[in-house]
Amino acid sequence: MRLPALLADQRRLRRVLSSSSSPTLATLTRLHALLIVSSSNHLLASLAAAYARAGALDAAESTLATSPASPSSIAAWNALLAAHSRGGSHRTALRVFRALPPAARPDSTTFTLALSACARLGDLAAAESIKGRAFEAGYSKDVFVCSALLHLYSRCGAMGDAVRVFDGMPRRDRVSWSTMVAGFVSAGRPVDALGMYRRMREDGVEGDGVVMVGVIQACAATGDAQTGASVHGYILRHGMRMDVVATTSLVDMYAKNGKFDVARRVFRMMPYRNAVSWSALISGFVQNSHADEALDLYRELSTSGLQPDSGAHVSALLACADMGLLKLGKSIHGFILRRLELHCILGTSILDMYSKCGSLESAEKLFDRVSSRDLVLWNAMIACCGTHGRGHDALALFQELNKNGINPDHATFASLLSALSHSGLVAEGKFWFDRMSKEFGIEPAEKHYVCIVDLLARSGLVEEANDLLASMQTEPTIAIWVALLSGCLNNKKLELGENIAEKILESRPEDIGVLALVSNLYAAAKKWDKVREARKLMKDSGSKKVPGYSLVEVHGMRHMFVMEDQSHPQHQEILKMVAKLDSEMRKMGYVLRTEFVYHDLEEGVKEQLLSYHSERLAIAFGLLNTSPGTRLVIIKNLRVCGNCHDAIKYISKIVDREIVVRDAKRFHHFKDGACSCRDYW
DNA sequence: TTAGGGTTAG
Repeated sequence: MRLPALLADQRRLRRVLSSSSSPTLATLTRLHALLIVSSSNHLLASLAAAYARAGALDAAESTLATSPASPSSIAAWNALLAAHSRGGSHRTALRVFRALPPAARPDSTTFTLALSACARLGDLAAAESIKGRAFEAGYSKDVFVCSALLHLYSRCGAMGDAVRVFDGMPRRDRVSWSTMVAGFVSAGRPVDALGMYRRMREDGVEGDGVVMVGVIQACAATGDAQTGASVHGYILRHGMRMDVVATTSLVDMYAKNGKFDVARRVFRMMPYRNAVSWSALISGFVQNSHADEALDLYRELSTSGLQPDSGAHVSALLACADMGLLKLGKSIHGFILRRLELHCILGTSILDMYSKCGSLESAEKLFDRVSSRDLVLWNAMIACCGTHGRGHDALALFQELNKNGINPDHATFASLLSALSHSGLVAEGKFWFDRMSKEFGIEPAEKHYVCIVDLLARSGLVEEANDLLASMQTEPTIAIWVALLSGCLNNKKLELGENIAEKILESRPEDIGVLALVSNLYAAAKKWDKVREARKLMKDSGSKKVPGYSLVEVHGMRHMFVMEDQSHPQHQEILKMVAKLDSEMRKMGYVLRTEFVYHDLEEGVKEQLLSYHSERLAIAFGLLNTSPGTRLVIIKNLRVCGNCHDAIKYISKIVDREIVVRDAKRFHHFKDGACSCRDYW
């Protein structure tokens, strides 16, 4: 295109700027020079809009700022705002909005874009004044402005305000409805989300892929697989277009609801998958205790040519943590360091993996390396200290957190109280339990009461714990009574224990673990008829007692042991090792504690039952297959019994090894005939 | 010519 010709023909110039084809940046720059000469405001505004669409935002802004504003220039300002929001520069968009010259009167589009920027930033305060201006300008019923407000309020957790705006809208379209559906989902109100969807259909509005994402997420959250499947059926019958995002939400819903076959099928049939689709499927497996399958999928993803994203790594790390796969967890950590930036979610997952795999040192090292720590990361480190029996360290971290000006939350106090409890720091525990509401405004919830009851009971203060529960505003929940009951059992406060057991039985619990505890209490009190009653309830509840198992990682491979399982190729050697250790322990003064068998059995049988618990088999196997001095890490799905706890102390001395046992609640570090925890329970 | 959507940490 020859420039003199353009200058000569203003109409042609206008045509270039308004055509749907996008002129190149070089063309725009040349036009700019010519327009300054011809000084047409209208054309300058069009040029600025074209700059914005071409991504030259600075040029767009300076063009607008240097030419006189007019009502017609607002379209160009809108183009600039839209370009900033497309690029995720919401702060800049707001700055531009605030700097609008008075002559350029904002319209519906301007307000919509500005409010949308506030929504993305979660900035309610900034939004309020924009909303005021929009309403003054007569846009209070505008469907776009209102939808932007709906989005704003639901992102800021103000669903009440969203509902008010929604109810006042004279006209709603699919976007307004879907914003409400998604809003209720993220507010943790999936039932309301499904109700919204129903109302939308009654209103005669057809859903699309985006609406269905909200509906599907709601089904995932309620755990209602049937509704989920019927929604899926509806989508198929209506031939609804489902892109990769919508289909991923289906995969996620089926996986979360434990419908693995369907999840896999939907996933395999996707014409196009991305890293998020993979992550959704993998996390579904992990969350349903299928760590093995999750890791298989993670390996498949790693060799598929797609780069695993942080979501996939996080799920894989969780799987490693579940099964105590330290070697694999470490290699994932290495992979992440080489390729990704270590943000807080990843950092927390890695820290948690090290903690749960028994490697307290690596967890600490990681915590020190993360420069910008968020509250979740702090909480994870405090929890890590707590489960590893480092109550003083947990308390020091908590105080450091306060010094850093970060506000602790309910999870911080749960971890702190639990840490103090396991380390026998009673005075500190009582102090912080008291301060959490008075100083930090956090009302103790069920988990905090469980911790404080446990803390008191561990120090023998069962009556004080009982008094505390009596002073509660609301009736203690079963979980809280259970904490007190186990305190009674461990302190041999059988009379009080029987009262509490009675209370628990009245509420007819179906939890097999709770019933087992009740039954054990009655057994300790030698109330055999009551034992029978509790056992009958256990049988009636239909749930099977979870069999105890122990895992040990040897040379990067995981081995599983179950009591009385004879299938292991080294079974005979393992039995010999257990017996050999047993006789050496006895020489050193170890006495079998048959009180941990809550069955009415002969002593000889009780001894047999106690000596071959799965953790003892796993330790024997570990000793046989690793070189002297190697640390052993055992993972047990249930609690370690008091007898094994005693025995492992002796074993650590006899074989001169550090033995780390992770049970259902915490870690035990055995070394030189002692354990890191004060008492086993 | 503007408003809505997927996974993941304590």
